[in-house]
Amino acid sequence: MKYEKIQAPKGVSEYAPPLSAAFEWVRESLIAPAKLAGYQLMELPVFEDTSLFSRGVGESTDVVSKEMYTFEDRGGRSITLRPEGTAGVMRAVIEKGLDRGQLPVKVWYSGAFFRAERPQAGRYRQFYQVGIEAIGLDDPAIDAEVIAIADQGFKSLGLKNYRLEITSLGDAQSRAAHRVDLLKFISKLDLDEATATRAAINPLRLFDDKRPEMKAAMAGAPLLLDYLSEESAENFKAVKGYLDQLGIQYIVNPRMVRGLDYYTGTTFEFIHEGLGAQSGIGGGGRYDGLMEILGGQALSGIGFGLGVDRALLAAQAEGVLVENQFSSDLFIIPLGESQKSASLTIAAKLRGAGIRTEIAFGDRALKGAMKAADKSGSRFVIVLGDSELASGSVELKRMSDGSTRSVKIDQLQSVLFEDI
RNA sequence: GUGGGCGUAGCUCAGCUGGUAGAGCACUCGGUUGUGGUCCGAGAUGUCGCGGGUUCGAGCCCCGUCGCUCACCCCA
Repeated sequence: MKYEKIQAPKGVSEYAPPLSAAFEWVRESLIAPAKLAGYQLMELPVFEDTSLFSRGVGESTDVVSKEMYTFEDRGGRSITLRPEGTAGVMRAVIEKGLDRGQLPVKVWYSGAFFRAERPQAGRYRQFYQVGIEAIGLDDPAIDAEVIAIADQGFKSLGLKNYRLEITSLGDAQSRAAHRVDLLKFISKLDLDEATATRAAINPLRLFDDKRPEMKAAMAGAPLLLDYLSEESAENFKAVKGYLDQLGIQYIVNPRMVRGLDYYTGTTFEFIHEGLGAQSGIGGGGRYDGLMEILGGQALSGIGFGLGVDRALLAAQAEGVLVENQFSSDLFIIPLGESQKSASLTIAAKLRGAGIRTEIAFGDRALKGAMKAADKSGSRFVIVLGDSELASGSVELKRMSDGSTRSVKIDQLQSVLFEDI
């Protein structure tokens, strides 16, 4: 009876050895600067009540209107696999009452996110992001810090060929003023139905249209950056000043539109050339009304999400991935049943002392076991046979030069410590 | 959702104008007793993505379908 193979669902990103080590390195490197800055872990469910995203992320976004994995659970509730991280963090902060404590609330997260799109290079249906949120503080300095933390993450991977684009979406007053003129401008355009619908919900979204005819049509559109209130303009200027001071290069892109509706004020994107069509490796911004519309206090926040999969692709494209494969310190080759049993005890003890130890299982011939030891990259090998068990000492072989020395089994630990 | 490219061994691929499958790498074993890397030898592994059609005969041609991939849209 032959069974059919079962494949992974379409478009998921997954990492098996040896690439998984690189993935882990990228993920941990990206979030390390946030931990150093006092952000604490928020571990959240991957599924949420659907209305969290429809209300929080925005009905006009593609993410909500056509890319969500939504299903009904056994209790008849509408559930959605999280397409992004911020809304879930807000929900949890409100639910746990963290916003009632000391502000800002500074948290980080890491995990899988889901969007039902056609897969493509760097775009998956299940993908990985790390992110941070700083909630409850309106200060351009924290905007700059959040951007700097993201930038530091990418820099720590050794990435160079990326750029940071920033803009400001202003406060409610700025957007209202701009919206009037923008709608006036748009009303003169000849839009197809889908675009008109999107424009009606969020006219800014038209700046996001990549079609040449739309780009041309929008070329003369009024820019939000020119409508910033005095306060918003001051804020944006301050953010830029802090970034200058930190030596972080950026490009002001007044036409930038984020894919999620909740952004206000400072917004930013990190873009890497060399990934193919999907060039965004991270982005984020401030969100003034989000917490309130999710039923919490009217606190502002700022955060980012960084694409782990894309950062890994970027690191590969730039050739900065470090070889990071596991290799053990000691490889034990037992030659019989009682030796195998003894090697389990020896290995357990050594591992308890932090020495990376592997055992050649499977009763292979010695030559084959030595080959396996060699390929594993282990630094030392011992062969455990009758005479070794009887005498209590083994020949400790250093694989790099083939040299051996006689060592008592109960002294392996201290000898290996000196040599590692 | 729309379009292009591609599906042959674990991997990378070859396979002529149709004549019922191959290489390299990897893997296992061996090259006299219990010591790796090199070398030599041997071996295992494929419903040629799947279904149908044309044909005496299909990996190759035709249709369909599924999958992968790249791009559009959009985004991390």
